Amino acid sequence: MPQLTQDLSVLVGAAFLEAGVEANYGVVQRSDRPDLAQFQCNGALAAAKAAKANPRAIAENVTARLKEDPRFAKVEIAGPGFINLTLTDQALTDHLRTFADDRRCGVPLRSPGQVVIIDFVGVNIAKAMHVGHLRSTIIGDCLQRLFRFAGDTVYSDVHFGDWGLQMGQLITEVERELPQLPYFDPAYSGPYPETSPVTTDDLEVLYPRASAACKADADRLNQARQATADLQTGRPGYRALWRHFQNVSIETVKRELASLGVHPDWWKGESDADPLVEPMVNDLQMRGVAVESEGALVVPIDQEGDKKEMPPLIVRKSDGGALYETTDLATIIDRVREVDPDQILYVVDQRQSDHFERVFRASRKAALNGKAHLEHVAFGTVNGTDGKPYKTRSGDSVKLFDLIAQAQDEARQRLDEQGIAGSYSSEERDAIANAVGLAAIKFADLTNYRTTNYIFDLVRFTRFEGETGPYLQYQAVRIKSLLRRAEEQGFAVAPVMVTSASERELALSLSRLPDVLAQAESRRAPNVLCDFAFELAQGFSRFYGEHHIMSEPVPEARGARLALCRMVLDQLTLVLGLLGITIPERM
RNA sequence: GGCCCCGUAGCUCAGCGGACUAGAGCAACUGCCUUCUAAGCAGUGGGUCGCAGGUUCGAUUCCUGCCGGGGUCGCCA
Repeated sequence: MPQLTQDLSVLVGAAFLEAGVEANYGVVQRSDRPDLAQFQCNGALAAAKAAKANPRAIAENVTARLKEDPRFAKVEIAGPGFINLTLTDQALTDHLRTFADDRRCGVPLRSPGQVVIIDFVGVNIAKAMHVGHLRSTIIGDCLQRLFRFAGDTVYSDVHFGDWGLQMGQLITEVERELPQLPYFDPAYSGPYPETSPVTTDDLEVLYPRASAACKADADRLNQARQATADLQTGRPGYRALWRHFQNVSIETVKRELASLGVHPDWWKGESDADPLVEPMVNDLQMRGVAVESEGALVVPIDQEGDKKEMPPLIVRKSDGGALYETTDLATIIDRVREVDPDQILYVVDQRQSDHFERVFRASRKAALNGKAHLEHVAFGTVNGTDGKPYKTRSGDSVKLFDLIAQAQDEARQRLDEQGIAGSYSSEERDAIANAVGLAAIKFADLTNYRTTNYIFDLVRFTRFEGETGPYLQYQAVRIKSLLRRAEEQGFAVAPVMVTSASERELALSLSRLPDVLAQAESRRAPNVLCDFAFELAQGFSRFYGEHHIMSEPVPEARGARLALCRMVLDQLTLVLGLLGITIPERM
């Protein structure tokens, strides 16, 4: 399936070549000035710079040839040497028809695909999921959908935080609360209870308490460290208790992710890398990659030309324990062995950029990552309307469950106000409200560029006007409804056609999809998809207002418009799907 | 203090070497529902793109400095 800009680039490139200039100057892009043209090529300027020639003269030469091509309605030179191109409606129509019925909406499938691992969610076993996990989860989810659609084999891993100091903190905290439990008796050898002594709710209370206590009291911190080390070296009671922590957490997180519509492939965690740590450490030591330093075993990672200090990566603490940089390193070995990935993307908070830089350097130095490109896909923090990290009024972090519930309640209320789904069954109304609430949250998050620290304002997100998830759902639903009606009337779809301004605009948007996906992928930027979805939806709305389709008497014209509607719906469904947003049948 | 990120309309954010009279949404104002869902559409007003230099034919976009905000800086994650 030809991509329009690529197609045009080839065409213009050939014209450049004929004009005696390298063809790769002929790169064509969408016009920055839609009022002047549909497409532009800036190559004449660059070529002139290189050849110390007059850009307008080069442009004249190129355009002379292009003007002979009947597909162009307009070929002009503007300003210092921009080449402006506008296609005829016929050319646009022809192009649209090449992918009107394509299941992939004209997007080529990458073949062979790559193997990509996406490390996301990153929830800590000791904590409930809160707003902080939202971004990693939905950005990571969007990326996994994006790469899969492109043709890659994707493995997404929630990568639980289940092996560090917080485990020791929890263990010692439980011990203080319930010292009579057998887990703490070193002499106990029998089987440990099968049911967990704590629930997720308990953990949510215990962890902050333990964490605060350790911060305030060095002794407590040392106890926690000791417990962590004991856990890691295999103390049976601790392992048994830790299993319970793990099980109750996974259960809860599974439910939460499912309610977000997110389905990871792997439910691994830091602890899964544990068996690989010792062999890795020995290997690194043997190869001289790791060396002793201040009682710990470290991999020096500083390089010449470093602008900042690069402390060595610690593969074994002086107390023998493992840090998360150790398990992150070992996890790379695990992943290379399991699936030999081409890329590993870590969708993790921006603040950990130093950490990843360190792990990546160590990995490369020790040649652990095989052929895999390692990349930290960083994102900014979620703030409240006061600009500080988003908290409840009482100062607690907001639980993801509550957040989703709030948005969905808001959606339900909105439905009531509009009296819109009044005749639907309560099940359908609930399903719609849930989908709309989720769309509000996801779109609001994803529409910001990744690294932006954005302000979370649920009131604004659930307003459902303007550039929001619900608006996009609404537009898609209108198209569905329209197509349903047309079918009921027996109106047939006919070959798509471009004749009016709003159709032209829509056609240009539809032709952009391959470029949009490519850009979203290369920048790992879901907001590119959001922008595009909004452009499509708004373009459709304009078209919808300009043409009353059902009352169009000429069957060809009516059918062509129905075809255009279907193309818009297909792309909207695809792009919203990549964003993890579902479209109800009606709303 | 070193390093990293950010400072664009009243608010929330796009754009990050090109056509600049800088875009969108919200908020304000004006129109448009007896025909396909008005959660919509059309339109008006609103900005010295933090400040000062530099590179360039051309800078919101690149470089330097400064101011303001945030983050981060071996045995936490």
